[in-house]
Amino acid sequence: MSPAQFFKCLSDDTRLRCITLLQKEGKLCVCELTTALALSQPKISRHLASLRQCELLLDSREGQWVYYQINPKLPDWTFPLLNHALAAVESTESFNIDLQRLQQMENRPDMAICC
Amino acid sequence: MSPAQFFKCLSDDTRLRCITLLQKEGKLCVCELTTALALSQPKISRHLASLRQCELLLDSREGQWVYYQINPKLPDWTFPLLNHALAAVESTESFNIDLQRLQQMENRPDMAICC
DNA sequence: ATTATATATATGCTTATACGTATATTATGA
DNA sequence: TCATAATATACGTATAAGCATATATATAAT
Repeated sequence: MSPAQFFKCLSDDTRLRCITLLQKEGKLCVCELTTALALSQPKISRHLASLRQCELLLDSREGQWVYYQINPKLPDWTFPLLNHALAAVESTESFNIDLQRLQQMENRPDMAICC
Repeated sequence: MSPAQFFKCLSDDTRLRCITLLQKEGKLCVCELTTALALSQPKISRHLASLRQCELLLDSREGQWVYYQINPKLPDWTFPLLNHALAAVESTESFNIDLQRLQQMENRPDMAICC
């Protein structure tokens, strides 16, 4: 992945919100991202697919759910950029609303497993 | 400027090459960038105009020449990102070729002034 | 004044993005 | 096996990006 391609991944608001949420939370399934961002499932899914195709994200199916996470095998130069991207976004109101919707989500799949 | 808009500025190869060269060299005129990147003048000029419009770059005319530089009044969160973007790009061959073309350029306007 | 150089913009075109809606796929559970 | 939930993809469309070529503008030099 070239630097320009990497920045293109971050250049769309929906993708940036997914990436920074995943950066903060580690691993989230599509329905959690859909709830957190309050957007349509196909819209989220299409953006996740594009991030998966360029290998910025990894997906893993667990039963019904498909979890996404930042690919830990990205080139070294990407990680400081991802960290500063998160820092830049964390102070925005939009990001904190997304986080709040995620925390208030009912029937989160991980919850179902642990309870 | 929002984080996503900022990343969009960096998401095109031509723009990223201009931005990182300016980050390294401080101030360059359009003809220096055109030579360094070995691209057409209108192509460079249009990308610079878009970066000027979103206030990532500042321009200043000095006689015949128009100089561009990174806007020093960008939001704080942008600077570490710009620094890591430069670090990511500095190791690429393409960037070093651009630098080399710049250094080997004849009749650079700054040269004309100092000699 | 005229010419040359540097830069910016306009025009027409092609391609890429992003979206909503509908539908397909996969897994689970009754 | 049938219904349901989660996810992915297809299709049509609207808009934005990016490009090459041509041309306009601004400054400088003769």
